[in-house]
Amino acid sequence: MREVVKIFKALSDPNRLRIIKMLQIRPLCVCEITEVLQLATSTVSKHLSILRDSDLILDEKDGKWVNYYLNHPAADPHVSKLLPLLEKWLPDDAIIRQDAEKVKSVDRNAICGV
Amino acid sequence: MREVVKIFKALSDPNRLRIIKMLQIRPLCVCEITEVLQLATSTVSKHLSILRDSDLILDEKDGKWVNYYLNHPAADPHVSKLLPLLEKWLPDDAIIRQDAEKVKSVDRNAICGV
DNA sequence: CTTTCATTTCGTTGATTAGCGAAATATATT
DNA sequence: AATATATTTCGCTAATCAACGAAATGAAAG
Repeated sequence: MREVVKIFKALSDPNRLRIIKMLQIRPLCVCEITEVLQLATSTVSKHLSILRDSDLILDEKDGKWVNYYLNHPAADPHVSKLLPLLEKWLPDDAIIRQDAEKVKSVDRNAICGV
Repeated sequence: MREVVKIFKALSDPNRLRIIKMLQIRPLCVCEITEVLQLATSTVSKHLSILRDSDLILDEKDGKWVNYYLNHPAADPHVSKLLPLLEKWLPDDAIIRQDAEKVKSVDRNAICGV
């Protein structure tokens, strides 16, 4: 039960939901997510840590960056059911739409210097 | 988005999850849930209020008692997807199983005096 | 009408959590 | 090897939340 509670807890913060919706579009690094959410880098890192510890996302080193992406298909049976649901949810939410637009153009090379 | 966050928040407490699982068996009143969970009545009432405000459950006056039951089928599209999922989850969890046994025999007439 | 009773609401407390800046870390770059 | 960089971790603060007992509420029972 602790695992299920953990997953729901991870999903019960608006910014973490936004991150999930952003990662549905493409994998992103911390600085890109930071740019879109307009939070401190440390805050974003903490949120990502919570999502990773709930098995909702995975990370992968990519040169200077760490890419985060959805854990789909997931080994965890609960995550494997929730992520497809979340894919269909909130398509018309204004904030989610704005984030999506930004995700299309946000560029780690521009943010972090050439 | 606020609504989705609200639902996940409602589901992110172990006792509230237990309540949901109990209500999958049959409708229950506050004193019956209180008996099973071994919490203060005020705490149970508060939990039920959170679940009702998230559209996960409904209430109905029944003589001296207020019955609470799952909001299924739900008008809310998110709840209508999550409740069937939760029906299948945690079938082997020890605490959930113990609660289920107690739900079978808990009796409001015995708890609240004849 | 009065008393009883199940539930809800309120106020308090200690625990948890989201946000931030600073410090530390792990590498990539020079 | 030294420097730069993206990220993570740490420490702190203010806000939020679960638990409880007390008080209030809305009927049901007598």
